[in-house]
Amino acid sequence: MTQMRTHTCNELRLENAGQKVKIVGWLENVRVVSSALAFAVIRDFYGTTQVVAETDDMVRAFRAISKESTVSVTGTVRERDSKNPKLPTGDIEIVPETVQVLGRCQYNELPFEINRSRQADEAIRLKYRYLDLRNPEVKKNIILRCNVVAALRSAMIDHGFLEITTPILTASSPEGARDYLVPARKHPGKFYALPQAPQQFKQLLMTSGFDRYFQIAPCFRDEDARGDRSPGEFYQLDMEMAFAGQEDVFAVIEDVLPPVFAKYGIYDIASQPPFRRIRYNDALDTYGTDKPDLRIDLTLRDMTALAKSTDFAPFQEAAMVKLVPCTGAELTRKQIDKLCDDVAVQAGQKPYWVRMDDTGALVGGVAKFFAGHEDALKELGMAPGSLGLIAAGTADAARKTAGVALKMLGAAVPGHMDEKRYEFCWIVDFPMFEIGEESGQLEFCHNPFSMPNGGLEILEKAEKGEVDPLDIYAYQYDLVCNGVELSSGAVRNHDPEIMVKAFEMVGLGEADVKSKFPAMYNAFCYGAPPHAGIAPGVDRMVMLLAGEASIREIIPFPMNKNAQDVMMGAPSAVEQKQLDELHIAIVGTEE
RNA sequence: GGCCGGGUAGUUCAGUCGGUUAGAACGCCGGCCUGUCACGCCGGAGGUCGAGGGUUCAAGUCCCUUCUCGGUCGCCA
Repeated sequence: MTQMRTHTCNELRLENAGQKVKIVGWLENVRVVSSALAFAVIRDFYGTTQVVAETDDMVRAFRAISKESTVSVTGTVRERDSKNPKLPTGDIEIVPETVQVLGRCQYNELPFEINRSRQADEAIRLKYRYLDLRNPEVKKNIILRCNVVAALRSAMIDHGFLEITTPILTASSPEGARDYLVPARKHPGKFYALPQAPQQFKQLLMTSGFDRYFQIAPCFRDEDARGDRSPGEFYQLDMEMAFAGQEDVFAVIEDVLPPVFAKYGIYDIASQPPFRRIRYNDALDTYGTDKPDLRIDLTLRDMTALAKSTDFAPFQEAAMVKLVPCTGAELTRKQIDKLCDDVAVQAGQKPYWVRMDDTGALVGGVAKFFAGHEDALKELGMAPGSLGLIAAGTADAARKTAGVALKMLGAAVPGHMDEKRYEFCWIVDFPMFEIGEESGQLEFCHNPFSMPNGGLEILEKAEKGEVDPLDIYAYQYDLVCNGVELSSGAVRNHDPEIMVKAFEMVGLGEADVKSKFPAMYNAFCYGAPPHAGIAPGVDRMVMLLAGEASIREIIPFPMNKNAQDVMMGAPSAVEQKQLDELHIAIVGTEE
């Protein structure tokens, strides 16, 4: 038998009984029953197979091998006396003739138990990620990721898209996030930047006449991490279509994503097209967020007028007061306080609360300020036996706090969340401009690549003062699923004249357009097609499909919160010679 | 950068009001066990209580500083 193996560890069945076989894998466990009987479990990528040692010598041989060593076992397949219906290979076992160590595990004690690694401290898991990934439960998410990427790629190709790779070493671009910079050895003092997204390249491809482009694109942004945001790098299903608008992009995404979600997700049900569309401003008013979780059936109610008629000072000072009425919230006083505290952690301010008891009387919290207003509250959705959380403040603060309250009530109170499904929606009609918090000046609300709804004409009207710039909307859209922002996209501004006009609105001009997007501006001057695109985040998609709360569970080799790879030791100091070549001098270091 | 929570055996954790020799489970080592499959039973080893300082007769426990991990907000079009 010269092959490395004849079967994998998930292959042998009852019909293989009697065959001489060779398997290889990691020695997962040895259960010693007596000096002349032991059961060894061999694990490979595909599964596990039991080997039974029935002689003193063979038991000794297996006991001498440290667990997690790789071994090769030759022997004969035999039907088990006592079968294990929980295992695919549970009907058989291998009676070994030889066992050979291929790669010895030198340690008796591992940093964690392989099959329980998910319970171990994350820092240790990441340091020993190669061991963590031996755990089938951990490995499973990486396999899912591969399958999802393959399915997305295949669906995009079926829709006529070409996968085109774009440069990783490129120029710093004004996408909004902090760039990762790479010093240019041949050009002292100058730097490449890693792309925050292939945004400009894909638009240039459109200008070159490629009709449909996509890429499973690595993107790099030097911003702080979150549970659903890995520091440094992530992947997008980046796509762009020429001679196309918003509806064309929606149609492709609505065709590509639901089958992938239905097939690979932990939930069987995914929204069918067309996905619900919610205007950005409506989303904020109704859900208090631009990424609503439509599985929750609660909505915000505006109670500003009613609240201002009470004697409660904070309400009178507030620009906006929002109510989240929730029936069936049979929470204790303590639970309500806890809920409000949790809201405060995420929203930055604590909501007020009021309860309507079964008789329709208001009790608890700020109830006394609403005495006599029972009917008005009922009209806003309060019913006997319901809890209302109230957020007051600036419009932004009230909506945000109420939005967080809505999400938490939906999760905490039974009956308000149909959890086991994927609910997609499009957030559309984003404002083009906003008043910057720091500057107090008009700024781009999202990015300057988007086409204003109304084109050149509306910008000119705004210039003349006939239209409030804040009432100009962009063909800009987000794809949201279960409260997770999956993607941003837009109909691009392909007209240099409109680009310049848009820049003039925010106090910039042609010179700025040319200096910020030189290639794109020049290219558009040679005849550009109207085009639109989007870029769903692959990592977040896989997270949703796997049902994981941490993005690190679906990345093969994730960095920690502080953007360090503790396994590889990145980032690290480098040789002085390397720095010299790059014309870099270090002026300050970490302690 | 702000706020919140954590750091005790290889791992996950408990540790009461500050009080005797810091415990449990799993893992590891040794022994017993002829059908285990989370094998079982008996025994054993294993601790800078993240680090430094302070209060105290006495600190894992209280105070200060600091490092570190996670969550969250800022940030991320």
